[in-house]
Amino acid sequence: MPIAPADMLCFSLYSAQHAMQAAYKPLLDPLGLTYPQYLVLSALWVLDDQTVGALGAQLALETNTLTPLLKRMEAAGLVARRRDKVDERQVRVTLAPEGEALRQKAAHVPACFLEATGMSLPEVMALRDQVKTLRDHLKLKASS
Amino acid sequence: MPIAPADMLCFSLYSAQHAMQAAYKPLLDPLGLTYPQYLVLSALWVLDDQTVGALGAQLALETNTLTPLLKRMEAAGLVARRRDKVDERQVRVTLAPEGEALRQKAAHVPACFLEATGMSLPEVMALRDQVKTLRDHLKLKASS
DNA sequence: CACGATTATGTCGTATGCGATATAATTAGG
DNA sequence: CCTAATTATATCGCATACGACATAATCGTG
Repeated sequence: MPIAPADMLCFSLYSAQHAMQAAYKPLLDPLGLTYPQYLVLSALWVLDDQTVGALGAQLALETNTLTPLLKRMEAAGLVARRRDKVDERQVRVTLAPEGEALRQKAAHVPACFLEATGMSLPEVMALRDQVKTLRDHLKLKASS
Repeated sequence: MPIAPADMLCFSLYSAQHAMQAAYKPLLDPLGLTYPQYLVLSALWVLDDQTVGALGAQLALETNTLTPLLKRMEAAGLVARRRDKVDERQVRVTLAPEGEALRQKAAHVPACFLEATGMSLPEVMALRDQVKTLRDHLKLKASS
């Protein structure tokens, strides 16, 4: 007997992720950002001047996704990309003025998203950790 | 102080969904299916002969996503698409022989995915319901 | 130091997703 | 019954994602 999508854990993740991006849209559209672009900036706001590979490791994205993404962000004046002087293979990504300015303009986003979840902060953190545990299990299986 | 992606609930969802699709890949590749195609077939295995709109409601996808998806599935011999005789606006989607045959060939997929989660069935169901609750909260905010 | 292996990024093709818009069929109101 | 509004799909453009492959720089070893 087949299982309906609505009853699957995978589909709850799939649809919740879509709903999450939809919830971010009214917050990010005024800033001219997409959700993945917001993630890249969030990573750079914590630690500026990272290589493409380091960003990919944090965001679990391959360079074939990141390179075009970063090029669009560079064209929008959000970040700068330049080759590392010491190791010319690496490309270092830094915040451009516009990306730096958005740090303030986006300061309200986390609280607004928390509000949209309809959950308390402890509940959100607990669910986050459960989902992270699931993710890490799934990744382990993929590598084995 | 900015929040790192790794600490965000949204990023745990985002990355867990990617990990989930990666975990499905070795299960679905041999069947020649993508994950969204598997969802469509799962819906049809429960109830055959549904309209594009009904599938979209179940899977939370717009017709601008579903129409090309269903056309690819039709080209692959998985489903058939025909206009409803009574209401010519609607397109009814039914299982084609190949899509019907995959019902058996994909019978092992749910158990294999459950195994990949590293969680027990009750744990999976509990997490599914928590994620569904979050999704429904986020959707409510979007519509209000 | 030469040279094959490794590493870091980039390109190309394909499949989603979605906003905005188009089109055809049905319904509703006067 | 006739036309405006609504409904159901479809098309177009753009931004992810990722597998497969390409390229350039660095490293390791004899």
